[in-house]
Amino acid sequence: MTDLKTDARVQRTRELLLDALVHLLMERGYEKLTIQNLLDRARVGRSTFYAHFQSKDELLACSIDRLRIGLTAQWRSAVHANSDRTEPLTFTLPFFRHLDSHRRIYHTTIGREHERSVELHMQRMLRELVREDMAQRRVHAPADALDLATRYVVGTLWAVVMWWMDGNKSLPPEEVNRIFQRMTFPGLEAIIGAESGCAGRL
Amino acid sequence: MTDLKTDARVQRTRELLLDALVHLLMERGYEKLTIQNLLDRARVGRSTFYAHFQSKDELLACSIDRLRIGLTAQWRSAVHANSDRTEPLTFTLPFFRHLDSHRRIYHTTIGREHERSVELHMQRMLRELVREDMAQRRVHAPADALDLATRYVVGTLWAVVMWWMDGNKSLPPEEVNRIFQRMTFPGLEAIIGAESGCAGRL
Amino acid sequence: MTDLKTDARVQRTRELLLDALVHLLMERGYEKLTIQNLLDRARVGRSTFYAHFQSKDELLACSIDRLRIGLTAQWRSAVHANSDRTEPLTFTLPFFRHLDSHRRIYHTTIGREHERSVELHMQRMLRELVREDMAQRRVHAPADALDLATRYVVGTLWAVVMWWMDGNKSLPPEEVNRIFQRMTFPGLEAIIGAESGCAGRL
Amino acid sequence: MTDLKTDARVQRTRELLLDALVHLLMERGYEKLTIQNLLDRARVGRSTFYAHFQSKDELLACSIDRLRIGLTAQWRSAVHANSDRTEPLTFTLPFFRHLDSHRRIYHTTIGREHERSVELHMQRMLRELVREDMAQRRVHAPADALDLATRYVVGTLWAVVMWWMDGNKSLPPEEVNRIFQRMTFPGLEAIIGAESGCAGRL
DNA sequence: TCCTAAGCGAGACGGTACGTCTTGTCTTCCA
DNA sequence: TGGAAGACAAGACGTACCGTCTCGCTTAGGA
Repeated sequence: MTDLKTDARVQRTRELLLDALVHLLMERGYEKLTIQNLLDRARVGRSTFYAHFQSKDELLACSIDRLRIGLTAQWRSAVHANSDRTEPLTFTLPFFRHLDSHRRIYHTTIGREHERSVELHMQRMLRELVREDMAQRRVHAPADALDLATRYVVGTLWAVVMWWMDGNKSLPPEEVNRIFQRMTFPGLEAIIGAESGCAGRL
Repeated sequence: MTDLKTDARVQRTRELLLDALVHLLMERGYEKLTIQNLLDRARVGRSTFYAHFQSKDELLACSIDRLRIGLTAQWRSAVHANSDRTEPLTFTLPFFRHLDSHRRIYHTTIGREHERSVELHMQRMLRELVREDMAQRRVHAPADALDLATRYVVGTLWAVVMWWMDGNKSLPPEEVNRIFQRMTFPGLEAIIGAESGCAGRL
Repeated sequence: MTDLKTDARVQRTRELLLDALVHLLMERGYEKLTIQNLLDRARVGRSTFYAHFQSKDELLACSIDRLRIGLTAQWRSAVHANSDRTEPLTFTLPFFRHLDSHRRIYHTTIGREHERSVELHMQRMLRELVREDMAQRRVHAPADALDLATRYVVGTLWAVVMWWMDGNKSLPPEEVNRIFQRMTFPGLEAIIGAESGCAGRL
Repeated sequence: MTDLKTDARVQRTRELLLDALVHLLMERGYEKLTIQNLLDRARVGRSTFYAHFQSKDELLACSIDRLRIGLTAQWRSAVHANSDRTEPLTFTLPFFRHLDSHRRIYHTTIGREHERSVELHMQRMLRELVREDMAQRRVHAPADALDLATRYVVGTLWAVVMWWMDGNKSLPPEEVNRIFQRMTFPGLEAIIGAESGCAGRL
């Protein structure tokens, strides 16, 4: 991959491809998605694609990174508006809302048998968000405990997501978020004692 | 696929392929594994493979099903020996022990970037075990709550597994099991109120 | 390329591809010919092609080798029938006849600007035939002189072919062969003194 | 392609490209030569190349045309100096001399398996020179005979070139020229009766 | 002197063919 | 007669060039 300059054309091509990805995710899911499909949809040449992205996977990663940026922005403003800055995992509500308003995409890419990549990338993103959240709230605990806590939160969050998305349950995001928090916080406290201050008693 | 008799040869061929799978999982992981690799290793013809299994994936499913049967057996005997039959999730200790004694396999197939299939099948298996456990302990709760609880337990369990396997942590299975239980039970109670009897107050 | 057994199917596939080549040579010439075109015409899979031939070029080489075998057969029987076994270059008449009866092919592949491969392979074949002819007639001369003589004959022969094929001249093969011999023999004698016995006075 | 003015820069760019061609012919041969290679070597932009030449092939043609002009000049002066203006094919000696002093180039571009383009263009050039020679010496013969004679001379000449260049034979150009003439003239006479005046008895 | 148009480099782009790879089917042979 | 061997069609992949194109920069010649 040559290092493309930040040309206007370059940005445009990237957008075309990212848009094409989103549409095709809905239509065919990720794994069945051919690079040729992307090219046809985005009206872009094969070599152009590989000049921008090393693989289909990198394109997906890029797409999910945008989501992460968006969520982070919403999260920041939410924290800002809120007087109580200590509430943990503020990003989950925007996240549930995002899922709710993009059900069409996630219906073809999450929880499906041969559709693992989207899950993979989303979980990676969630892990980052959790880590960031803990860092911001200055949670003090051994690295090991923090690591476990992070995995625990993402595991729980994902369990809720799968449950929510499965069978088209029509709960509102706020309600789901409440459920998530009620089931997650006690375990989280058991790991890092986030709220009680007695960190790290595994 | 012709319906194979339960011939001695038939069993032998299946064993050859399952063994080949296990060895190759260690060497190359699952996704990079070619059917041709399996054929070469098991010294079996291509059509023979397809006579026994529809796909690489079915072979893996079959292999993991064997594990499930083994775990269930250990679990049953453990419950039998134990007077207190109400303790939940008894199968997790045998499960952690299994992981501990097969680290070589799981190091190439779990938590790795492009290795999701083994995870996927193991999680499916774990989900079944959890459901079975709840059924045996006659946990009463709405189907919805049970479903969420199941996913929650597996999500948590998997978080612990990833954490344990990552970085070659040398904790003994018993200790890991204790950690798992301490962090899981409160949240579980929040969902189905397993221990307190007030089930299903989401 | 896997080493294909001499299966009946294998032979059939080779025939299909060789036939497809001949037809497409007429339609599109060699250089413009895509491997995909061959596959479509022969109704053969891509990997199958590469299992049999390393490249388009090897397929052509194979095709021309068949021609060589055919010419050699005719040539042998001609020499056999003929009492005068010392006449040189007996294979040229069958060669001119072959060209005459396959004008359609050679019109798109010989003397054309961007069509060099067929020429290349035919000249290589002719070089072999000339060498064989000299060996059979036990022409004695230094290796160097023999080499020059061979190149001279092929160069001359090819000049005649180009001249004959160019502009659809309708001379019969026998006449062309006579012209070729009349212009070639003196120079040939100058090189190796074929007829006069005083070989090699360059 | 815009019609470039005869600017100083324009000439310079053409020179750069022609020089790059010659160097790269020695290093990589013609067919393996990429346009990108030329651009890199000549330090010229892609679009600039296409502003000057339609293709790699046209660049080669241009390069060989320069050679033709050079040979023609030498040839003219040779004929001028020589009292006997009727000697045929006076240009061959300068030609052989040129080859001798540029062996490095021709070693990678002549007689090589997949290197036909240089041969092709040189033969076209030689054909022109032969035609010119005949025209100047006012050889009278039917167009058809002249055409055949031309092809014959070039074919023969090329056979000698290949033989000479092959295996690094160290004969001096003058000697090679003599060999060429001795083997070519009889056949030539057979076609157009150049020396005997009885032209065109095919 | 300034201005303006052409030559030019850089390189993004669409397009096409390539040779490789893997899958699942199908045929043939052999024990 | 059923399993082994392996040829096969299908088709996606990532790579390599090509010829076109759109940018700005520079540079020489006319105003």
